[in-house]
Amino acid sequence: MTTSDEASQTGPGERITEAEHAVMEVLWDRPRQTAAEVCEDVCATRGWSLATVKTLLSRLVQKGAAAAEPDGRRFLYSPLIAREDYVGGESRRLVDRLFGGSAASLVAHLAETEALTADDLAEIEALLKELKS
Amino acid sequence: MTTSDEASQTGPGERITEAEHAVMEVLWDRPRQTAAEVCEDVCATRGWSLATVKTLLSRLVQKGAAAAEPDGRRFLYSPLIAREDYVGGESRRLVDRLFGGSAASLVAHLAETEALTADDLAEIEALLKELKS
DNA sequence: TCGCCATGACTACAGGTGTAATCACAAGAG
DNA sequence: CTCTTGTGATTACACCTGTAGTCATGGCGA
Repeated sequence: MTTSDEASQTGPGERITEAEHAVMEVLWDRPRQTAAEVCEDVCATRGWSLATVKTLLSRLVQKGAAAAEPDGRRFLYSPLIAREDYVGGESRRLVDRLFGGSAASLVAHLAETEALTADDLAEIEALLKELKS
Repeated sequence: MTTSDEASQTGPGERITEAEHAVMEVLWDRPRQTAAEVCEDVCATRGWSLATVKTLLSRLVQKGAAAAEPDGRRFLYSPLIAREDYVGGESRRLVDRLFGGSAASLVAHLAETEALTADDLAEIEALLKELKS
């Protein structure tokens, strides 16, 4: 179940784009927010208008990645797919595409290009110890 | 120089798309190929026509990711950016976007979601030993 | 009651991407 | 010398993405 299973991401296969992902992060951070609230979180940093956020939220709902729960006049938006699933899917895609599916190769690459600090290495080492127990 | 430096990818900042990447892989595998040769490698697997490959090659040249060396009537295409640079850039993007720039977090995630096989773990362990020496 | 405002739905639109057909043209076959 | 054929250049076009404006409508303050 490594390179195969495409539509595994909990929601329907629909891919989430980068802009949409930014919105998802806000929803993951705190579910049940209105469009305006989400905007407060991202509009500043990304230079977006409220309209943009609304569009992205709609698209996320369409894609089955977020839920819109009616609350009087407006909607409260919540994530429908778990962050872990998304992150896992994206990671796997990268590993499959660039490292022939070998996660170890990715780690090796990060290490070789010095993308890993000494702290990183220590952390990973600790992690490995834990995993082996 | 971790989260900052955008246009680091050797070639100009122009992003390489997934379809283009498939072509780059062929060029990395063996430089100085004609469009037809590249097609032989990818057209079957991706279900592309020669025309598609030509378009992608042109775009890669435009983006400064590949070079077209005239050879009589045709061109021999070669990669201009190193695979390592590309892979590194993509990996970094992922780590920055999904793991707050912490490569260790990525490894942790892979481990937790069991994306790492026992072999992977052993390999990584060996790697770490080597790095510490 | 009446108009304003917040809000989602719908529409817009430029630029990127995937995929390809068509055009022009030069080298080689006959 | 002419016709075919391989080749890059040009053009095409639908769909996706980022970004946003407009519209209709219902609730709320005056």
